[in-house]
Amino acid sequence: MPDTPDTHTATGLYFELFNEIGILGQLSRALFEARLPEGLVLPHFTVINHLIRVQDGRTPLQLARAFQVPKTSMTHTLAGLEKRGFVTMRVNPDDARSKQVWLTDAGRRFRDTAIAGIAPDLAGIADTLDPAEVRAVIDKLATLRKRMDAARD
Amino acid sequence: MPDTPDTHTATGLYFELFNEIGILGQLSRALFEARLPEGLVLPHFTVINHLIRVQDGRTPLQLARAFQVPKTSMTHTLAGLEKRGFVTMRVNPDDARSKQVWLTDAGRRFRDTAIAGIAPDLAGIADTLDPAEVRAVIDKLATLRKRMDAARD
DNA sequence: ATTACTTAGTCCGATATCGAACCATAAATC
DNA sequence: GATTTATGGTTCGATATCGGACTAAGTAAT
Repeated sequence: MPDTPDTHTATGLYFELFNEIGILGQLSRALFEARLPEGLVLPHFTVINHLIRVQDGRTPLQLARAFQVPKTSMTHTLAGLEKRGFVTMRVNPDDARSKQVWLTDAGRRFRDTAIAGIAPDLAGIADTLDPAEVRAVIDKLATLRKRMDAARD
Repeated sequence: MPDTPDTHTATGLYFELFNEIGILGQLSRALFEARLPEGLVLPHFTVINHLIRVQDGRTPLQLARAFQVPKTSMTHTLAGLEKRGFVTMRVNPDDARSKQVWLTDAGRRFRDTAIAGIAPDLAGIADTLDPAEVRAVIDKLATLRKRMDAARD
């Protein structure tokens, strides 16, 4: 039995996959945060970016689910964004328990400059895999993500 | 311009990839931590697991690099493991600045029971992608990881 | 309409995470 | 071999993260 672990069993494979995912998550986090202004952290950017991709006006809970973080964490992240004037929160007219998160102009500008700052780094590694491969990996990961999401009950 | 973002540019693809990785990292973290004993968190398990896969006796810095976390974070994680008696740390005989991390029997038992506890969850999703696909994804991610690791100077 | 029950969000206390500064030892330069 | 310079780890202070308990508002059941 060599130093290779149980990479032959199905679960062993997933262990390895999640390990790789964890390390890459760590690397990308460091990469992004190095370019973000002092005091801002990856989730801040990610949330803003999401609000642009998918319309803003999302509720905090929707955002928490989108990123699979506890809602308390999202409260905290949104508080940081609001303090910096990147988003404003208004009560949801359809449901008084709920709120809606709206981007401000400053928030949009922040996103643009952040992307401009990070793009060069990404460009530097963008030739590692060819686009079709990246596309394929994304799709497979998305399939797995949806499955796990559903299995979470 | 539909709701699709710049998924056509190379950097846009990587944005999407890292986003997917972040969410999956979050999901797997939650999955694992739900099965770990109170007070233990994913990095605790991951470090122990790593020490088994690759021999123990690693130095804290080697571990920090393996997972791409700051060394201060690793200090903290190792302190937690030591407090629980899962590892012991001795000075590196070859370099007095350095230490070596050794697994205890309790540490090995912890790993075994943790794996036993988590395996069923993994088994439940292990049919999402067929093993060959998982293998391929791991390899592509590993390629990217190595590249980013190297680019980190 | 009153009484469960559920859902959205926050507050709180306990870690976890991380950058900056620091100490000790090692390696490199002169 | 004394003086830089680099390396391995810890300490410290500031946030981030998260589970548990709570409040307020909606929904369902009667």
